Amino acid sequence: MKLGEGVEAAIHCAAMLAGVDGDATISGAAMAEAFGLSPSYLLKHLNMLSAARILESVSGPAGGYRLARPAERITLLDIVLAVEGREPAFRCGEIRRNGPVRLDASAYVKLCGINVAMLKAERAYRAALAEAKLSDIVAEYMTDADPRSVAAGCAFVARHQRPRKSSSTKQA
Amino acid sequence: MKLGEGVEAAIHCAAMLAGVDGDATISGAAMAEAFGLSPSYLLKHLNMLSAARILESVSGPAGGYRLARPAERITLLDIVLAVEGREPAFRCGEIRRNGPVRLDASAYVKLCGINVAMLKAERAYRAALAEAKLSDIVAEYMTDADPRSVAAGCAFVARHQRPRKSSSTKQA
DNA sequence: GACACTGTACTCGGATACGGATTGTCCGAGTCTAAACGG
DNA sequence: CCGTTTAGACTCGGACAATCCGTATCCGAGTACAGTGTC
Repeated sequence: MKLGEGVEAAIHCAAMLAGVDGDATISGAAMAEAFGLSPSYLLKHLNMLSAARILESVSGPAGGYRLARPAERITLLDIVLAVEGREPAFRCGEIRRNGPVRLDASAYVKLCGINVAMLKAERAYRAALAEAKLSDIVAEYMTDADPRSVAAGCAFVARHQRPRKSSSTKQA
Repeated sequence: MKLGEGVEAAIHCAAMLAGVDGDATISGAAMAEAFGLSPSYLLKHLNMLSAARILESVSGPAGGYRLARPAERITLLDIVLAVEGREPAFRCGEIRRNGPVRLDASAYVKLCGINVAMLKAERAYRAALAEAKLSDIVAEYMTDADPRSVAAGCAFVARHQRPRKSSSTKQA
């Protein structure tokens, strides 16, 4: 029962990318600097998000990452599953049939009740995560967080997003 | 997002122990044999359940394990937390304040919104697990599972529970 | 014959190695930019 | 002066080690039972 710490980085990066203009990108190195992470390692997780069609990556000097679809259509569940894998946390090893009392497979057509209960709990977990849209996260951050933190974050994305839209509106 | 396989073993053992008489016990070796597990390793998890006051252990030739309280008052959450640890799966590393823009701590009095969302999901997970009582698991097993499996299980506990209540009622 | 003592066998409990997964890092493939050269 | 070429630098992407946690195992502490000797 432990999530890798890459999940936190992935969500933070996705939230930051939700604040850039439609086509602009932010490089992985910039985001690594923003959160004090190892650039090479952060790329690994961003890569998984790209493979899951959550982010788009563009190469080249002006390259970087951007959201593959609007933040309203990205949930925390998408990110968590992309980074941690889609298989459930509880994997029933069917140890009930490993004992000395060997019955044939017809006795185990029904799922293990323990497995059912655990999977039900995990469905609740995923449902709660599926209701948390990325747009809600950033909206809540904009209104609730400390204004200094919001200003610093917006300034950071405005400074690092490329191509630099100096004439466009500085949104967060 | 992965649970150790010891959780499955712990729940199965607890369910088996729910079927013994009030004071009778089953040895760890017997349960390891019942599920085809390594005896020495199963002891480790049973030990954690004992430390969490879910099981009681008695030493000696007629020793073993038994439930510390009625199965109605034991939930899957208790077992999972005892084996996997009580700390939440998502641990916020506060990477938001690791960046180059260093604000003082007063800017971070509010919890990270991402952390809030993840903890909310985990509360849902634990709530679902807290509603699954061990007595429900065994009751469902008695009624729904294959009769051959139920009979074999009851025979196993009747054969291995100690002190052997040969004259008492052979319940499951 | 009954009681107390001692030895034994069986149990749990904690300390000790091993393997795999996660974490962290490096170098190569691809691409856009920008300068330099020629017309 | 303008178009083309070419070199450069910056980006992502995958392949390669180090470290930590989960897995597996062994040996020691403790206890109830059984046998034996004595009263």
